[in-house]
Amino acid sequence: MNFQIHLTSDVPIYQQLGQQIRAGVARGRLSHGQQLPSVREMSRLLVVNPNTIAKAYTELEREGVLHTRKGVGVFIAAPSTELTKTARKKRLQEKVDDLLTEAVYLNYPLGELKDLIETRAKEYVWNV
Amino acid sequence: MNFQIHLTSDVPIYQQLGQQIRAGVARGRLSHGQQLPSVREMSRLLVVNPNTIAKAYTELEREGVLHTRKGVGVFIAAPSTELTKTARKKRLQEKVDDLLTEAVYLNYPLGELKDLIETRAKEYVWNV
Amino acid sequence: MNFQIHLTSDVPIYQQLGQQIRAGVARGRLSHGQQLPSVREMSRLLVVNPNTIAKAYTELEREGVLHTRKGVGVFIAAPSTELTKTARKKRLQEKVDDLLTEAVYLNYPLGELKDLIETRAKEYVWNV
Amino acid sequence: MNFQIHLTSDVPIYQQLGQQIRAGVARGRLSHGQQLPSVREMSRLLVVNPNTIAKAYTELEREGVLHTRKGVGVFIAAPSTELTKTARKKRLQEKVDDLLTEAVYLNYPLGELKDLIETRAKEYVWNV
DNA sequence: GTGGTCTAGACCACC
DNA sequence: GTGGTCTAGACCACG
Repeated sequence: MNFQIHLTSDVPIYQQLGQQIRAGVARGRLSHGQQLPSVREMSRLLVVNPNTIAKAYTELEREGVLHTRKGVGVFIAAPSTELTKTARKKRLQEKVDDLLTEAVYLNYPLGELKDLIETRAKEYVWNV
Repeated sequence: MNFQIHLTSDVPIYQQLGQQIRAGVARGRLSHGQQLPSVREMSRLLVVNPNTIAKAYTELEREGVLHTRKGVGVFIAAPSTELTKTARKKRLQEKVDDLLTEAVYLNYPLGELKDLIETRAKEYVWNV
Repeated sequence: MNFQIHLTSDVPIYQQLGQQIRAGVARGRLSHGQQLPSVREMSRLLVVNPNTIAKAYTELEREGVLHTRKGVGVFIAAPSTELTKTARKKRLQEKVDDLLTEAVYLNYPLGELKDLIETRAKEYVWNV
Repeated sequence: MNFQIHLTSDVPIYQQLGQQIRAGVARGRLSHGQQLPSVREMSRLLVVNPNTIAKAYTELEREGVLHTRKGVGVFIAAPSTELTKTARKKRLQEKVDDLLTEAVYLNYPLGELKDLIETRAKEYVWNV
């Protein structure tokens, strides 16, 4: 799997990497037991400070997405118990509200917003 | 209208307030010409330093959401959209992608996401 | 490029700095990708509180003139115009009226004013 | 002569009035010896706090544009010695540079800027 | 009373 | 090292 970092983005590098690994797991491109590049290796691949890679890995390990075996390497962890439907809905609703606020503020018609979502959704892999 | 600040959140206070005011306008709870609590009053209400309130107000003023009159107070500005269609679409697409990534990660079906958007959209005031 | 602050001026320090950076970009003395002195360094150079420098930088960042990368520094952003033609014309017309009022008040002939504009315009980099 | 105050403008009221009186003098609509409405009268006409009117008058008196005769009223003063050509040019150049910076930044063609100036200039009365 | 500017200094996030 | 956030408190401009 390929990872891409945008240095100009205002999203911190370690979060970009974390998000891409999470997305990879969610889309089935990274699966349980698969090994990730080591901190140093990933650092060379992305041309990013090793500390930054380590920070991303640490965060993902804390979340239960990754599992580090000392002296061996970094691996994708077993899928954890999922959030309840209600919890997931609540988390999404915040982002939905944020999107709608921006759309109204920009005077962007709801119909066109739906079209935009429809179009972009094709870029994603929906398992459900 | 009520405002609420979560001091534990990692979203800066001034952005929390800004987002709540923007959302209030988008939902029609705050409308053109209406006066907001003064910097000092809002500072007392939220138990936050006046400078922090001023920072939120200044940002919204630059965005065209608010209008301040020195020595008088702060008011909701008349709506206006000076951005080109392309710029507005670009700005929304970022938020759409953000939303879709989260939905995929949470294994939330696209159909249900659309329903959620449909439902929430009724809370907002669409001029177009 | 040199920056100079007049403490006696009634124009706020952060606006003086902002205007000088904008002018530097418009005249091609500062160009895309170039790094500016850090907040602390500029603070030492101009003998001004770091917060005041940060305020200038933040404003320019929101305008799209600068781009800041946390932990790295502040850079001149890629040029972009997201405003509609109408909005841009409106913004310029205000400044034109301001100029004409002053010229009339000073009894400065329109012909000579045009000459002055013509001459000064050569200092700027026109992409269109 | 009529005076008009825009309460929504970000230019202070006392400056708006001052500017209009100066412009009136520059355009010959107000001339030496002519009486202006008293502070109280002007306050009623413009629906503005008397202190604000007084502040405008005081500033104009300091500049030598007005002359107050206690218990009698406020009058347009005799035309003062004018600034030298060089001084006037220097003052205008600042505004010209400001305008050009904004035009370049907005990617507004020089030709169209000149057209805009030409068009707006017709609204003004040039004595020279 | 209102908002705006500036300073001083603390603490955090990022690389 | 970099920039970002927040507080505290002073002083000014405006009506």
